[in-house]
Amino acid sequence: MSTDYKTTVFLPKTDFPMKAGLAKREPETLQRWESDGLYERMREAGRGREKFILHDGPPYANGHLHIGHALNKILKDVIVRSQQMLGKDAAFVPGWDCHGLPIEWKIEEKYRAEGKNKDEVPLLRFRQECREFAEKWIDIQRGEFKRLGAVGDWSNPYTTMSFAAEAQIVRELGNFLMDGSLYKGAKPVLWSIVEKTALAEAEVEYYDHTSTTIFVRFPVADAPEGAADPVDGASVVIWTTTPWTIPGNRAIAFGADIDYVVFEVTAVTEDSNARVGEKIVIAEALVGEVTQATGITGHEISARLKGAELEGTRCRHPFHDADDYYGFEVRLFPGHFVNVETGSGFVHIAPGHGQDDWELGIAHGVPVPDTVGPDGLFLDSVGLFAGLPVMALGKKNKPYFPANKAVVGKLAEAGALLASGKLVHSYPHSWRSKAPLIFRNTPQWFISMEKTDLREKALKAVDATHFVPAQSKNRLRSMIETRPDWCVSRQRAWGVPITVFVDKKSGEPLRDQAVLDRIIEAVEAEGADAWFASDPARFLGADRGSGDYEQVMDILDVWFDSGATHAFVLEKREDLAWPASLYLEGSDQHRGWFHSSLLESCGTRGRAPYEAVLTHGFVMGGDGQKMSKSLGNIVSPQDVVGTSGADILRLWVVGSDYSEDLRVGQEILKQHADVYRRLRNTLRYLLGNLAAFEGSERIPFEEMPELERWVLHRLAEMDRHLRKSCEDYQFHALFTELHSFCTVDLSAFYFDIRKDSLYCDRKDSIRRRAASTVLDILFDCLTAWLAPFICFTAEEAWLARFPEADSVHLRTFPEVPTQWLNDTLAAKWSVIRDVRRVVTGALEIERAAKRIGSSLQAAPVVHATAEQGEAFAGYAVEDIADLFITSGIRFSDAKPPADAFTLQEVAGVAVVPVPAEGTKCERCWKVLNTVGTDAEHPTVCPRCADAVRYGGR
RNA sequence: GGGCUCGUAGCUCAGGUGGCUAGAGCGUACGCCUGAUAAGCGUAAGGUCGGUGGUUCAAGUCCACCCGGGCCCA
Repeated sequence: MSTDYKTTVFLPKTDFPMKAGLAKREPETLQRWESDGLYERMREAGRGREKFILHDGPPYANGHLHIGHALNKILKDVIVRSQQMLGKDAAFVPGWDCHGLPIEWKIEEKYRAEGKNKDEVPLLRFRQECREFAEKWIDIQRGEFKRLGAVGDWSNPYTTMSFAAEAQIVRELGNFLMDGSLYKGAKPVLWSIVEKTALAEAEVEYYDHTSTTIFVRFPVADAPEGAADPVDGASVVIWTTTPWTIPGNRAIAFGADIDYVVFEVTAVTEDSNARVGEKIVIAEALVGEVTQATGITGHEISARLKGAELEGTRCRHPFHDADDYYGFEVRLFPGHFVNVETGSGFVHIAPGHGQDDWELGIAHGVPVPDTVGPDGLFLDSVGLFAGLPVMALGKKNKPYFPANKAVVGKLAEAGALLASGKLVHSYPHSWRSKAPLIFRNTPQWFISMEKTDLREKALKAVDATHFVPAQSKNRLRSMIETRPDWCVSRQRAWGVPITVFVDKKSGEPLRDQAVLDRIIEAVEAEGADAWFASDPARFLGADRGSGDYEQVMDILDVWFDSGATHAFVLEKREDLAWPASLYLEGSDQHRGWFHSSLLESCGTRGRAPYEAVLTHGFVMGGDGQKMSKSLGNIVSPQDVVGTSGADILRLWVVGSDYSEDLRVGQEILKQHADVYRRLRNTLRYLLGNLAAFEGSERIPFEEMPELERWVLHRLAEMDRHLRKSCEDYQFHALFTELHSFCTVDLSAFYFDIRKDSLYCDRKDSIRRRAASTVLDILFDCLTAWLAPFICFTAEEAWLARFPEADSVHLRTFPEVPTQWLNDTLAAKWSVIRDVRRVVTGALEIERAAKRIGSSLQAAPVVHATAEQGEAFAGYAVEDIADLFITSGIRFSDAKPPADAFTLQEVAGVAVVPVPAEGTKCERCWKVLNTVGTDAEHPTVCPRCADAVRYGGR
């Protein structure tokens, strides 16, 4: 008649399933949060607390989210949630970037598919379609973002295309207009002669093209002062693939570190343009190439010099003597883009015909000449070539460059041509007409970096900003230091217009606040369309004649839009504040949003719109390569969420080091799913053991065994680390520690040891009640600590225990008594765990030899030093055996036998495994001599007999 | 080509100012338990610290160059 003691054991009991089923469960949780108004309730909970404002950088409303979006928004969400739980009021207002080329492009594409040209569509209708396109994608992306678990005011997001935003953008630009930093200038852009329009880089296709190459002499007019100069009387030789740009030449670039030579020509081939006796300057590395191309068969090097020594040299334009137009001097400047791969080691600089050229020219005060009109003809002012087409369409519409032939001819005439040839290379073409493009100087609007000391203000603002990680400060700083004036105009349709009138007589922009105010008022009411739809008189007012002004039809660089979000979001919304506590984006935004927001805000408000900037790296495939279809390493957030769940993706985010590029792939996701299971099971175990726990069973700290106090000590350490990590936005180390706390400290140590007590002790025993109390505290802490990370699972666990309670996300991190922190205790328990490790090791040998299975079959003898023994002083033998999960334990002062088990890492401890004597208790499975001493329950130990009699279910 | 940046076990990460046989967790293999069970416990194997050269008594840690990634420019 054996009793089934299993029914008397307090086994864990819970409905919280081991298998999460997140893909199905998460959407249900989201629905409940939404219907309960969780975000609004979080705002109520935070009312009056210190504000923490993470200002959302707007994603572009175009296409489904990719994994980079997911990383960004999850990271933001983790920060927002953790700040809220740290006791702040962390509102989050998501936003979208709506204007700009990619959307415009999509709409254009649609028209092209219908066989229509964009220009045939009325502007306002075209803009309306762009707006609707953006709206559609905002809705789709909103759903995808919400699915990741991101909390925020999703019903009232901001967009850059709302009328209020457009009006504020106009107002902001107005500030730059009024203070004089907005000016009309010029800059080379890629230009299609066929379509008579500027093209954006995205509209350019590169094909092979055969160019005419030329080597041209630029005679040195004036060598730098000082020693008898080696370049005196020589010619600097340039090489170019665009002869037609020679009339636009205004300077020459050299490489400061490149080695150059001056040589005298001593022999030439019959058909060579080179002359015996002339002196030539080129890069030493290219002597072979140049002499071959120019037919120079003999030369004598007369000097060698570094590029830097050429600084200050002045040349004459090859057409200097042919036409007065070319009377200017051509100076030499260092250019970082010069190389010795091909050519002569000198690059001819035509500031109106190239980006590098323009920047170098601007940097050295070289004027940027207008040489070619919109129709591709040389302007009348250009000497020798006035009216000549740069490019034209020949037979069968085949494009060719008449100007090249003309220029080469004139160069030969002027005696400046050293050689010419052909080169097939990749060259930009229009995506539409497929015709080759040229760089052409065009009028553009700029915001000056200097007129109102914008550069200096921005640099100061960078210094005053906290950067995470710290290195990113340098990156932004050096960009601001070297950037040219901000070109804010685009010859486009979908955006906020540059709401400026230009005085036809003076060419100056009209600076009149009253006019501006009328424009702003109209945009506020009707959107930016008002600028295009209205008669200019509406804005100019009665006292100005519309005939005297030209209305600018360019639109604003979209970076100006998003750079102004701080003005129309942070400043305008009650729930937010200016400046933001934090901007958080990928590292590409040093050039983008961080940059434009800084300039916009410094220009209008004199400081950065943020206190701190956090940058994260880019997401790579599992192989560390950029994700691409051809590599087959793309991971989409929709797939991960749909199969594994958002919490897995969130765990990946906090488990990765965002300060560098991060990787994601199937193996990595599987690893995080494993981590997730461990965390989930920890919560499940707590729930199971707390199912019958009542508050009245709780016992005070002072009455707890040291093991419990040690757990609380660890908890206090974790709490300290958690708060610090959240304040510093450093999650991945915290994540590692949380995980190893659950694994190493709880599951493998504390839970394993206390299983016996929780399952078998009398319900009212101090030891069991203390353990339950600690489990209760652990549950309280872990659900809160994990809530910012795995927001769905934390909620599920929390509500599994307290179905009537408020959401876990309305809590703050629990206060942890400093009393729990006890380093002396921790040191002592470190010794105990060391000894335990040796015992465990000794038992493993026994297990391998099949002498034991369960550790409860052993009662080892431990030989330890006096110091180590000290750690166990004051403990009952049974309690120590509990720590080792053995049925007995004996400490011995005797010298350990030679074959005792030892571990190298734990000096002084030797363990002799001894089988436990006695009978296995049918209830607690310990092997004890005392089993059988209780007449009523002869197959169990006295502790169990007592527990069974007491009952307590 | 230029600026910034990264490269430690299969994976995610630790390794202040150079100093013992380079650590952790996960995964893997093997074993145990069968009262957390598609769970729990334990043990073990796994690293030319991207490569080469240099500085030094001593380098994953400092320097140079190279290779391979990444972001931004050109």
